[in-house]
Order: sequence, then structure tokens, then C-alpha cells
Amino acid sequence: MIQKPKGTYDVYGQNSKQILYIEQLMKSLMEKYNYEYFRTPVFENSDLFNRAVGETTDVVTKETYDFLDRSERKMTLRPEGTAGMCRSFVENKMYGTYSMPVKCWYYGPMYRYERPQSGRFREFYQIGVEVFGSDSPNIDAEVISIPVNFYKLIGLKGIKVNINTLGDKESRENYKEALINHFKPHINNLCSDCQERFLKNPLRILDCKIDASNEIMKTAPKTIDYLNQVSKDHFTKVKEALDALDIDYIVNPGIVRGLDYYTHTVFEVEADIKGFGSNNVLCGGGRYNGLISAIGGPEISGVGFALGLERLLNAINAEAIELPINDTVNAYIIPMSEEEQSYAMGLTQSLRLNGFTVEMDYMSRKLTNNFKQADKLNSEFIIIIGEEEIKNKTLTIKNNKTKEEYKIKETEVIDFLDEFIKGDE
RNA sequence: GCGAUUAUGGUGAAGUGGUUAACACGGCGGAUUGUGGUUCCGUUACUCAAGGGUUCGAUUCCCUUUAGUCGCCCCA
Repeated sequence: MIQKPKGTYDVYGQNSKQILYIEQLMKSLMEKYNYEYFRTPVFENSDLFNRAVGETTDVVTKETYDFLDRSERKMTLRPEGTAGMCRSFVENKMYGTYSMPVKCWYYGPMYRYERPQSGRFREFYQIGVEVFGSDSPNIDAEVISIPVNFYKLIGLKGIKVNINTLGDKESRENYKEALINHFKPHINNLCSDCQERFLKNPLRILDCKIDASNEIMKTAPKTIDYLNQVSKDHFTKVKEALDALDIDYIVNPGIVRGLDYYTHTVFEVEADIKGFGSNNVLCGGGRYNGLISAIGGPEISGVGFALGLERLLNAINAEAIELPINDTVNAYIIPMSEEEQSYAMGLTQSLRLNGFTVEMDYMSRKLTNNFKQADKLNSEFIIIIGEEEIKNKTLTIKNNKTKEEYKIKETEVIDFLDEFIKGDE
């Protein structure tokens, strides 16, 4: 028996219905925000991720799926969406052909070679948004508002928005240096993970859970003190814009994000749900003003976020939210015997093409079992086709809710169903 | 990359070093050859993740592999 690769999953059943609903909801929300759907390849040249995500990050150093194609080109399955979107923006010279800002969204699978656990897979889906070419703090706020409103539309209650700023490049470097100076004398008092972080990414020490209560943490320099005026102003305006949008948030200096490209605003949306697992960050993002130029484009800024589909589904299920999923079939058609199957198929097709959701019996079930089947499918109507019906060009149609049965002319069936089903809505 | 834990049919599961691997649900068939969702009956695992070892004998004990679940790290 060949099994699916570790950390992947098949979609079917209830899960599949939820996913289709979420996709459709995001699509319609993005239409309203006027974001354009982009699709970029699932694999890219490895160099793109090395440069965009950062050569020292865990994501690039130990989590990518790399391969050589048949011409020995180094390829990587994308571990995140932003790099590809930026590449596309630059390669297609959208800074010349589109008017700014360029607002776009994407949806698709991402790949990271990690140990699977709750809310984490090796192939996972992200929905994300990028906005290129605007430095406006209002755009930061708009980007933050998208997942917030999306979760609201879905009906999630326990969500929490954390924001922070890393400042521009200059502020970020100054701060990093201050942190290093602060922790250096105490490095041996920190947990082993933090000692590792000290070398690789000192900013991450701030969100350590083990050392959280350590005095050294409490006295650590705050980003806010190392911001230059430009960075301060930007952050202030982002917060004002969030207030204007009526979005609740918490300024959390521990939010530093793991990918190298972030500058200024960074944010995470958490599932603040009882009994939810440890991978409770549903969405993360921020501004990345140096990224476009780093991959060979002009000095153009960007802001974006990505949300994890699997974690969203976890949250939906943890809160026991019933998505409005249509689980019914308009009509179930029962041919009494093999003789009537082809007639039934014709009728089934014609009803489907007229906009109804229709299923029929292909299994030559006994009538009894067919009625059971109709219930299982939540069929609103049952249409029985026998010798007599075909001879008289009439249909026996039963309303499965009221149990009333009608004999109607076959030419009238569409009007008949229309009346009932549209009246329902 | 590190650690914990699990692996029995379509599903949920019980069980034992040794003749037929419980039970429940579901599926299919019948009682009922054109009107059901109740009930009753029948049927549904030559096999206990895969491979190896110990043993007279293993689904049960040991090892390896694969996969699931959960945690660390990291991230969405």
C-alpha cells in the first residue's frame, strides 16, 4: 500500500466543503477590496528564496524542498508566497504598466520540510495579499484589515491582532545592536535556544517562552526607543488608521517575524481560543520595503500578509462554527428498473443544465433503498420513473419534506421545481 | 533537527503467546417484484501498518522502517 507523503493530506468530505466555502468567501472579499488574483509557479529558482526570504533563516536553510530539474537547474518548491509575487511584479515590470499601488492576492500550496504537528503540514495552503508601491501607513492598515474582516465574516470570535514595528532599515540595525549589547553579558543565563538565537537572530529572543520571566527580558531595550522619527511617525499613523477602521489590536514588542524581509509594521493574528493548539498564529505579515530592490527591482515598497488555511479550519472547528454549506440536492431520480435508466439520465442532464442539483440512481437499488439514498443526499424532491411514466409522459414527483406526491407532465417539471426551490430562498 | 506516543475491517473500537479475532455503526441483500426512512434476518477481517527476529507457535514479546497524533525549534 502506497501512502501519501508525510505531512500531506487528502481533501474530501466535510473538509472539502469547508475549503470551497472559504475559497469562495475570500474571492468575493478580495473583489470588494479590489485586489487582483495572481498566480505564480509552485516552484522557482532556488536563488529567489535565498535572496528574498533570507539565507540565514530556518525556512531557507533547513525547510525547503530543493531539487535539480532534468537540466540540472536548482529549483525550490515555494516555502511562502511573497517571494514569487515580488518576482512576478518585477519581472513583468508592473511598476510601469499598472498604476500604483498594485494590489494583488494569491492562494495556493506552500512546501516546508518540517515535522508535522497540530496545524502544521509539509504541504499547506496559504491565502495571501501583497500591495506594491505605496508607503502609506493607511495601506498597512488596509492589509491588516483584510484577515480581520475575513475572520469576522467567517464568524470567528477568539481572534487577537498583535502589531509591532521594526522601523526602517536604520532603526532596525540600531535596535539589533542594542539588543546584542544588552544580552551579551547575560548570555549564559538564557536558555539554550536563546543562546542559539543570539547568534542567528537576536530579535527572536524577545518572544522566547522559557525566558519570558527572566529579569534580562524585562529590561531589554524596546524597539520603540530605537525608532527614528520617520519610523515613529509611520507606526503612529498605522495605529490611527486601525482605529479609524475600528480594529482592535495590541502592540506587542515581541512580534518580530522570522523572515528577513520585514521592515516597519509587522503583525500576527492569533486564535485566542480555549483548547487550541500551540500553532495558534493564523496569519502573519508586515511591510517589506527593501525586498523588491533586493531581488533586482526598483526601490519600491511592499506590504502583505499570509494566512494559513489549515489553521483557519482548525479554528473554525475549535469554535464549532457552522459554515453556511449547502448540503442538499434538489432532486433525486429513481428509475424503477434498468429499462428506465436511459430516460432517467436524459431527465437528470436536462434538469442539471437548467440549474438544478440532481442525482439519480445508477445502482439499480431496490425502491426501499433508493428512498434511503434520497434522504442521505438531503434531496428536496424525489422523481420516480417507471413504465407508466414514460408511456404517459408524466412524472411522479414527491416533495421529500411534506411527503406530498404530484403527477405532472414532463414538460412542466422545470417550472414545478423552479416554483418550489426559488420560493424557498 | 530533537522528544513523547500510537498503528486491529469501510468507520468507531474490544481482545489473547496457541483451535472460528468480540461488539457497535455503516454498506450490500432479503422479508416487502411501485412508495421508504421503524423492525427482523442474512452478509460484510484467510487477518491485526510493512519487514525482520525470539519461539514448537505471535496480531500479541523484541528490533527496524513507514505513517498518524502531540510537544520543542521554527513558522501560516
